[in-house]
Amino acid sequence: MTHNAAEDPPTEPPPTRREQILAAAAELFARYGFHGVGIDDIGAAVGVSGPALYRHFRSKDAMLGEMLTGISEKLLHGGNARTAGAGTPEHALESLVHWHVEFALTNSALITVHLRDLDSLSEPDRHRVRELQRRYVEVWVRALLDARPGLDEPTARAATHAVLGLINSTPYSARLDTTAMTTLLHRMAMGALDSEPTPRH
Amino acid sequence: MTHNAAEDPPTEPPPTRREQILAAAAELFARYGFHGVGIDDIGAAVGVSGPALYRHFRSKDAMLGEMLTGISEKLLHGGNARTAGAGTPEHALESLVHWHVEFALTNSALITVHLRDLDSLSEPDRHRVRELQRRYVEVWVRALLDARPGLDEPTARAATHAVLGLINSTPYSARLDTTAMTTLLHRMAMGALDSEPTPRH
DNA sequence: AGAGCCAGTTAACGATCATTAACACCCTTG
DNA sequence: CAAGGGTGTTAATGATCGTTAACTGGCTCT
Repeated sequence: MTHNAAEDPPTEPPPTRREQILAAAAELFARYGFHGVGIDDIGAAVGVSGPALYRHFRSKDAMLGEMLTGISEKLLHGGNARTAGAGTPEHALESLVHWHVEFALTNSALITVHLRDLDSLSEPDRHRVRELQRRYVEVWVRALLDARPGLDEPTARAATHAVLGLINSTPYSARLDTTAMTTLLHRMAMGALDSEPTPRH
Repeated sequence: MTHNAAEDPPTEPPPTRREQILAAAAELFARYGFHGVGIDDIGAAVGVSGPALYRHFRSKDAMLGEMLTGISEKLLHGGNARTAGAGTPEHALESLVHWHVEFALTNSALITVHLRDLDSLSEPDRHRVRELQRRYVEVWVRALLDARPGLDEPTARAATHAVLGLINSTPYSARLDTTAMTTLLHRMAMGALDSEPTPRH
């Protein structure tokens, strides 16, 4: 084990080179799109130039793959954890909203890339990511059906996509300060979900 | 004047070649991204191959430019028309929501490209599009401030982006039939907007 | 001290791709 | 019928860019 400072909890080891590269690449991909960014640009962003990246990644596509499977897994696991620990269905839904809002505000570059460059993935990676996405949406749909009994499933699915779209809009938004933005998005998301009519019996 | 069928109103002349190309290119750009689509792909999609497109457009970037300035102008003019003709502020807001929902459902490919490939534009086109976008958001912000007096402007701006994000999520959504989707999105959008608290006096 | 891996470097290769050149064919218009 | 513009075609050009090759220096471990 390393001679870490004693006060650091074992989480947050110093960011490894791969992580630096992925973070820089995420920012660039978010701004210019996967195909709009060269390997040299990514290298320059971390202070090395060009093909040095191949010491850390098999290919440029592998970077995107790792980036998007990483974010998808984090989203899914976070969503599972939040709903598992919730008491009432209503509280589970609120937890999901809070989780996604927090995540989107903290990782807006990744959100952008995830929405934008999914189709630039290699086929196996794309299927993996889509499967994780599907399961994350499934968590939302189940929570929503629990909290709004009588809502039919296709509508719940469409409503989920809409709420995620609302929350994922943060990258395009001239940002308020983080806490104001958090409460605004939370309130709007819940308002959108509350607006669904109780079905015609 | 052409020998049109007498029953056709003068709107909707047969789609010109440029329009066919732009429509096909929009679909392809939406699916694969601007840089992910070749000039040959676009040609193949309209039944000609490759460089024939240069008889109709100065460059590939010019296609994207025309596509995005076109959609931005349509959005802005539609928004202006809807708010100008509305009686109450509340009705203006509903009109805007209805307009954008209808537009997004009818032109989901253009919405996708607009969100995704804005930064692939040439600089003059990009500025033009951003200016149009800015003005469209301005229409929303003014309508929102009118309908929700006491709301501060930065919050109104952020709320606008969030609602547009909600509505623009349709391309990612497994679609319900159009009328169900329309009412769902309309209701959720209004619910999100209603959720804002009356400011603490 | 020396062997060897880790992480860089620059230069070359090969593919892809937007754009242009050169040429062919209607379809009108005079 | 001749001329010409509008619309295609295929082949060549030139730039960009991901990837690999060949080579170098430092750190660690014995």
